[in-house]
Amino acid sequence: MARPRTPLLSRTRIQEAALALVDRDGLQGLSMRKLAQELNVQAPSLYSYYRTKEELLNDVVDRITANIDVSGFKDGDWKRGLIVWARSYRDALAAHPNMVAFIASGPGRREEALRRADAIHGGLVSAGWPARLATMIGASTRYLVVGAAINSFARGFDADARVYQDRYPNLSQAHRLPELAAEIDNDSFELALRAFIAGLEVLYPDKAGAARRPEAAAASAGQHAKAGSRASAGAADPSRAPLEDHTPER
Amino acid sequence: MARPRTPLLSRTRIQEAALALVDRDGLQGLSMRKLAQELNVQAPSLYSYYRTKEELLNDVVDRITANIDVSGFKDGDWKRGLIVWARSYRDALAAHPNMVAFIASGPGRREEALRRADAIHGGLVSAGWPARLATMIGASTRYLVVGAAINSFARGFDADARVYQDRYPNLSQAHRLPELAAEIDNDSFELALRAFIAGLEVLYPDKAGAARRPEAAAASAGQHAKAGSRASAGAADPSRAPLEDHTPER
DNA sequence: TTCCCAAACCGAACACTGTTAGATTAAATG
DNA sequence: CATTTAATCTAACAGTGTTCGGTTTGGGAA
Repeated sequence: MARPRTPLLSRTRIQEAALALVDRDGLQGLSMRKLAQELNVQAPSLYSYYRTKEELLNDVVDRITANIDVSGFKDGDWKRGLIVWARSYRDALAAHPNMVAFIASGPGRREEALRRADAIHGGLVSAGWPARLATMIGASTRYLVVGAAINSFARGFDADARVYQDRYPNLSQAHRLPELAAEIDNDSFELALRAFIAGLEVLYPDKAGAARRPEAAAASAGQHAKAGSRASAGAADPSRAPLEDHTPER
Repeated sequence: MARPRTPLLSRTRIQEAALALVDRDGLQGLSMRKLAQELNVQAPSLYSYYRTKEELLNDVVDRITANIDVSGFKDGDWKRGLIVWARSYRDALAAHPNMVAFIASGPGRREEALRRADAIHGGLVSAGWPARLATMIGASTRYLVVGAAINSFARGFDADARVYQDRYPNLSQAHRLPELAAEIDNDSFELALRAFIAGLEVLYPDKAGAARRPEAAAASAGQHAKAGSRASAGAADPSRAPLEDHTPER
């Protein structure tokens, strides 16, 4: 069999088969040969469409994250925008748990993700947040979503079973532990998201002006334990420095 | 060469060499043969000490996370405890960025991690938090730390360079972008941590009693966008249900 | 001291991986 | 109809984690 009248493959078909295989057999279960077999083809044929396995997986990630909803910032309602975005982001990852490890494993291609980041940043800025804080809020929210996805979906649900079992002794039916774990994971994510947003309102009651400093907030956060260990790239200790110190843009 | 007078290897020596190799060449750069070569030994010899590569890597993770500080909960100061824990956790991951991808890739062994989880849970409970909320707060904080570590260390710093560059146009020296990225990552983590804790205080002003419900807080978090998509294991929608609804223990 | 066993290492090999080179065939193009 | 080009193939390479069986030796028992 050589060149067929109509191509057997296409990037889309390959993506779909790859995602299905990962969903079924896990990330480790995806090999180019197994993927080719699923498509009734030999492995090297795939390399006419993708130069590398990683390039293919990045497209799969794009496909997964394509429907993330960043439309909630419309009427200047940054809280709703953030919540809608974070939830739909998490939902997208939850739909394909076996892909989470890859998503976390390195910088993928940008492009679509960059456009979303711009939408979020723009939404926050037009709601009154200074640019630098907007960047940080976007990053923080991403931390939350990705961290929650990893701890909830990437790890098997049974992993933390002992924790829940020890902690909730009157839950006698061990077979319901996965359900309980999923419920706790979900509630934890919601708690983290809501507390984070509520905290933003407390720390920055007058977010419109970047001049004022939230002294009380910084004080309530306490000091770092080991002084000096918090050194980062810059000269000053950023954990102590007020967040608005250096305003890189005007 | 066969059996030497004194063993050439030991689990500790293997762990150290493996970690050094990962730090130097990345997670992909660690193979059993290269590791053996670093130890002046042949690859199969390693299997006398570790039955699998994954088992070895799990021990390396244990080694990395061994010094995480959970001592901050001592005087019932849960805020300090949480901050000290989260920062030392993040510091531990930051010290070995190439290991973060593995840590995120699945459930490792427990044991030591479980003891730490118990310390944290105990610290929160003895500070007045109900057990279920304590579990959720611990999980949320872990989300933050792991998410921040992945977005900051696992992905290369240059990944988000375009974002920062576009966003801070007056930063003309492109070579300082990695420093700026590290600084923003650090500040974002600190912001997330402080906002989360401040938000907890707002959402649960009377954490000592688990009876009262934070209606205002739940309302301020807004509604979910797509109704029905938030379905989890349980029957009811947990994002709407107050967090204290089902109290699995009394 | 001698005997023996188990400890500690090694060589060879298996099944698998991502990927490349080059051949083959058919479709598309002039 | 001739030629190029596109789609697939076979064969192979270098590398992976891991297992099997063998070789030598150190340490405890007779």
